Amino acid sequence: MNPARPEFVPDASLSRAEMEELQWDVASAAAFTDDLSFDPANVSTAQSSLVPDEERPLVAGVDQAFLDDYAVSAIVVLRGGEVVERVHAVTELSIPYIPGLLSFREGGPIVDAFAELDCEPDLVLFDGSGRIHFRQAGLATHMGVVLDVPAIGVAKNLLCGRARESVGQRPEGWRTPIEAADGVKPRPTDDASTFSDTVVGYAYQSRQYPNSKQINPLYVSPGHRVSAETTVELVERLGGDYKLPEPTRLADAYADDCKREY
DNA sequence: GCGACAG
DNA sequence: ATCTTGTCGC
Repeated sequence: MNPARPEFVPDASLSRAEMEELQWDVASAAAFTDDLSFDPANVSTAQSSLVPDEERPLVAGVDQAFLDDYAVSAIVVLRGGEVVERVHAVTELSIPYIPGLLSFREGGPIVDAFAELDCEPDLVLFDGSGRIHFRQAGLATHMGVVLDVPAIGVAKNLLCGRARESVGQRPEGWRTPIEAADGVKPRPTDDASTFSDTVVGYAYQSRQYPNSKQINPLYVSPGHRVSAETTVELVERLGGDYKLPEPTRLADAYADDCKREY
């Protein structure tokens, strides 16, 4: 699978100001409304289903592991609970991690991995933010727009924005909206006067153990071609026995495996 | 100027 | 993200 929008492929040689400028263009090209090829109700990680295969979407999880100046980017594609394709790429890194510019560090390597992928996923989960980003152009948004594929951002920490309710001691399945507040800036096309109330994602308590240490929620947000509400629904449906959704967890494990083998 | 900040 | 054993709890 190759970029549908080559002009937006993250270029690590740009200046910081140019990177931020490109992010505004990416954000303007992004759609934070549902434009999916499948019915979210047909999504699950169950091995068997009454739903015919043609109606069960291919869902990809993307994650990376690092070794010195190299990134190992892994992609695992699932149909229900079955792995249908798995690829990885090793790429030399060129820029350090800078909050807000993560996609310029990790985006190139991720595009390299997608070039190895034969199938075309109907949905891709990325490890990081989507619309929950200063310029509404987090990793999931940037990659979603570049590949023009429905994309979701799954982060373990909140980059910016504000949870409507406090996020401690919550039961499994609980969620609360993340509002733009004063951290997520409006695009030129957004209504600046009401934008701070915009729901740019959700905090979602995917797991909780009764008598054990408190588990932090996930922070999920639309990357491209999916709404905030559908984003949480999909992450919920893709959940398994662990904190991270299955596609992401499997990509995480696969990236680690590839790293050990160099 | 100060604080905050995905992976 | 990464460096890393044992250990507390179900």
